[in-house]
Amino acid sequence: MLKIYNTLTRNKEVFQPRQHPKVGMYVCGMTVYDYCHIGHARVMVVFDTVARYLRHLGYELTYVRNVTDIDDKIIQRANERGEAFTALTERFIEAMHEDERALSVLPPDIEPRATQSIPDIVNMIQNLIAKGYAYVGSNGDVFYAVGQFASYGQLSGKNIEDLQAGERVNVDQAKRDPLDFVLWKMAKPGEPSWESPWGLGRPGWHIECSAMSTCCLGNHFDIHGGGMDLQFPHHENEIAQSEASTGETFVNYWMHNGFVRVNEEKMSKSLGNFFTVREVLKQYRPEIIRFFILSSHYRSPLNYSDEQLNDAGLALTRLYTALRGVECSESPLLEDYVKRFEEAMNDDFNTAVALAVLFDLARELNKAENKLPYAVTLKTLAGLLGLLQDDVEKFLKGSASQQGLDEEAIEQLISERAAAKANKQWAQADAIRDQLKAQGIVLEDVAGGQTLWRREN
RNA sequence: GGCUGCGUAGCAAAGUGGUUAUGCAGCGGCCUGCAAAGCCGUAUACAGCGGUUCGAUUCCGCUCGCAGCCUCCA
Repeated sequence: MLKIYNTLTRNKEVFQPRQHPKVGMYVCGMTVYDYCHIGHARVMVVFDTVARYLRHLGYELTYVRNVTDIDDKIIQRANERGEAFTALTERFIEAMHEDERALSVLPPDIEPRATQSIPDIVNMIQNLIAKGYAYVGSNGDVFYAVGQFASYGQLSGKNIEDLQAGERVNVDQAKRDPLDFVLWKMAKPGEPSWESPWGLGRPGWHIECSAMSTCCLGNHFDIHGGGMDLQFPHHENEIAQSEASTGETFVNYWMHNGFVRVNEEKMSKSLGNFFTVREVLKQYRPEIIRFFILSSHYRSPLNYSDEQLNDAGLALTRLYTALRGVECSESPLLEDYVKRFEEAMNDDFNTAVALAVLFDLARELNKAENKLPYAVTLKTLAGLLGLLQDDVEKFLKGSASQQGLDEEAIEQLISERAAAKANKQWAQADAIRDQLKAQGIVLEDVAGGQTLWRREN
């Protein structure tokens, strides 16, 4: 029985889809004006894992993850570079898809873009104005009247009085209330714009997600996810917009993943302390990054450091090593392990415990006479996490840099060593082994006189 | 200031009102020409102070420390 921690109630709740077995899940995706960093990778990997597991449980999932391809920062960045904003966003959407594929993140079923959803956005704003939840401000922008929405603040646990007391943003004079937020922003000369009943302009950030999610999944759907920082105000505003517009409950389960940190500080674009996925991929293989992300619970903070990535690489190597030399043909799964794995995942997607089950399985596999059922179970369960699907030899012999000795040279040295060993010239054999070791190649003499090799990460 | 959440062994990370998490590193052993890998054994914990309890790392309170949101951010 799957339980999900629901930010709305601050409790783990038994997951019950609205229309079993169908499940709708919407995740707030990227604003595409730069490369994805490891924080973005965490969102992609976490919700990819959620999606995989929901499907494993037999749910018919529709997974929607949007792309924000118009906003102030995109316009600014495109201007700085003297290019059309669409050229900028196309480039970074492609880069995002590359990163996604590298991390074994399966694409969402629908990937709507804000700029392709303008009619839906305009409709929703019109609806909100008609119902008295929105108004045109003195500068022509359209605003949402937060005071009209009675349960505002429920998701983030805030109340309007506290928010006003803590107000420290420059108050936009065009608003009736400082908490009101923009739904439609009038274009300045030269800015990208779309037709609307209020004139040429562009959508505010929050409204696009309300429009795209309800269009793709219906007014009321099951799961909405995103990073912790979106809880307020973004998701709070989404609820206010959607529920005011449709008159229905918006979302049943809200999921928020924790941050990636660097030196105990949130990794973010504004702090500038981020590592992009493609930078990190120069040093670590993609599966190691995925393992690193899944090694802690999705709601916990995740500290980024070389030491942690190195550990992840060693741990993953242990799992691949266990599978080495086992032909994975058909075999029934070992139910005990499947059960333990599912219990872990059913507990709010506890991937850390699920991985511990894989290590227990690996130990038994290493001991077992008949390795097949263990190997098949290990590979199958790991597959639900998007792990251990690479060819074993390819993983063990590969590296991030693809530099160093080529395989032919390594094999050559191994045969020279074998000859030395055959003549009991141990010093010479060991010298060759040390030479390879110095270049990151580890040898393993196995039963039967064969020598296997692998690259250290 | 308001609101969240966290503080577990050398490092990382789960979890639990009484019994082995797990990975890496350490120590002892087995295996090996020696290694590597693997296996077996083993040490090091639950921020501090009170309270509830037969018993608390686990529940409650306080203190200290850290992070996040309250502003664009995954």
